[in-house]
Amino acid sequence: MELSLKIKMNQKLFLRNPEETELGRKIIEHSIILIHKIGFEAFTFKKLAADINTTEAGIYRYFENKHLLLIYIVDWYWSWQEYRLLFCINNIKKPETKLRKAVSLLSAPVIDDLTTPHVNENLLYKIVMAEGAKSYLTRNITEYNEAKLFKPYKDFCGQIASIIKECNPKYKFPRSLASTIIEMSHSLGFYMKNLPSLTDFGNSNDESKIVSFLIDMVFSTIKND
Amino acid sequence: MELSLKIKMNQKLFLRNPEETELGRKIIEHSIILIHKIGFEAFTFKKLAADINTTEAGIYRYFENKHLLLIYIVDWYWSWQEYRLLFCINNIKKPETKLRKAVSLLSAPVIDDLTTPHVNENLLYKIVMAEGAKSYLTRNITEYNEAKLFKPYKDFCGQIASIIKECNPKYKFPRSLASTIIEMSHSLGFYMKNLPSLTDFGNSNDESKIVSFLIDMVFSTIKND
DNA sequence: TTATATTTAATAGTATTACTACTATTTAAA
DNA sequence: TTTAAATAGTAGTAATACTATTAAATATAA
Repeated sequence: MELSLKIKMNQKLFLRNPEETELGRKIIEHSIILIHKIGFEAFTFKKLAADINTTEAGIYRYFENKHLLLIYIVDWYWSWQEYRLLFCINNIKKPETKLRKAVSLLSAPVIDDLTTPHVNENLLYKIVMAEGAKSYLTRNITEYNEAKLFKPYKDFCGQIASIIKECNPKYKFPRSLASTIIEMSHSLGFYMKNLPSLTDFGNSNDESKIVSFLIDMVFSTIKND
Repeated sequence: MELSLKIKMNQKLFLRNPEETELGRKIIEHSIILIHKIGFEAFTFKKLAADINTTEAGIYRYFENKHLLLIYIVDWYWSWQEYRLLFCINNIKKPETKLRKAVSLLSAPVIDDLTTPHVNENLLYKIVMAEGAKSYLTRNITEYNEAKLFKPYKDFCGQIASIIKECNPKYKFPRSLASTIIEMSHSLGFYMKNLPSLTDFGNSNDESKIVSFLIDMVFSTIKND
């Protein structure tokens, strides 16, 4: 069986849909590789153009600027994670089991999903960890939010929140707790590698410890009523 | 009684100590005002120079680049918060009370501290909320970390962690829980204003709800053993 | 088929940014 | 008073983030 997964993206992210042309798909593929390699600050359309044998102006025909390209790939990531989440908790009855799986999914390093040929999810996961916050830490947040550019992240958060509610319908802060889990699963992964004294894990690179911490915190919090 | 508070900053943050000259203090004062006004991306030394009637090169004599200036003011903020924390929990015996006070201190919007004439803490608090993560989300993180540029944040985290340990010496993840409190007190404040559906507070601008959420989470977590 | 739109892409710009090197001036010491 | 040290200002440069213009390719209509 050969599958190919396609995620429908918000039209306002791009000028021309990158999924629809060979050049567009190359832009996505190589922007992930290049941002991972040199970081978002040093990343320019000129360097990307050189990598894929086109011109700077060629890329500007697809994306208005590099920040919107970042939001595009981060949005793609959260949409993909939501799909993964729904897939992996399907048919599971116990909400506690669902929540456990969700936390593991978020904290474990991701391996490349072969049903998406031009997206390397492993690199994308690292980009979201190291640069993801920059997608919403911008002066344009209100405008972008009104254009629904952060919907994939919010939807993912909503999924986790609804599982929390299933576990304990009386718990008062399901959305805040959901954002906490999502945010910290990535932040603690980043800290563990770069600022280990902000965690209790050394630089062990052992993500299962993040899972233990978060699971313990979440279940203590929602049980305590 | 007239006090003046002075925080000793890491020498590696600057080329010339901005605390020591009138121009230096103006750079700090107006960079806070300008970053708050136009955001860190649009902020340039040229614009800052125009605001304080000096030249671009004049500012480059104090700071190597704008990113190090951001780290400077963010470091200053965390040092100041640690001082505030120690001041406000002094003479308190019960670790639970200390922890409660710490969470409130972090989540409540800050008012200008008059013992620091050239720093507007209210604006600085908003900058740290909206741009703070950019100080460590950089390719230079390893180099900067080795130069101890993130020490104030780590120290603050260490203080919270030690209070958590006082509350429950057996709790396994005091540092991770401390970073979670610090990170989320700021993130949830930012979300509440800009992406309210990631919280349970609407855009009520009522920080006491963040305190309720965090206090409940923290005490559930450390009690549950 | 030919003429004419229309789309697509490459070239060559510009304003701004992020610096740096050099020159001039002031201040302090010998 | 001369000289050196510190400080500040001027004028650059390379790179960035775009944009406007022109050229080529393709599709459509007469």
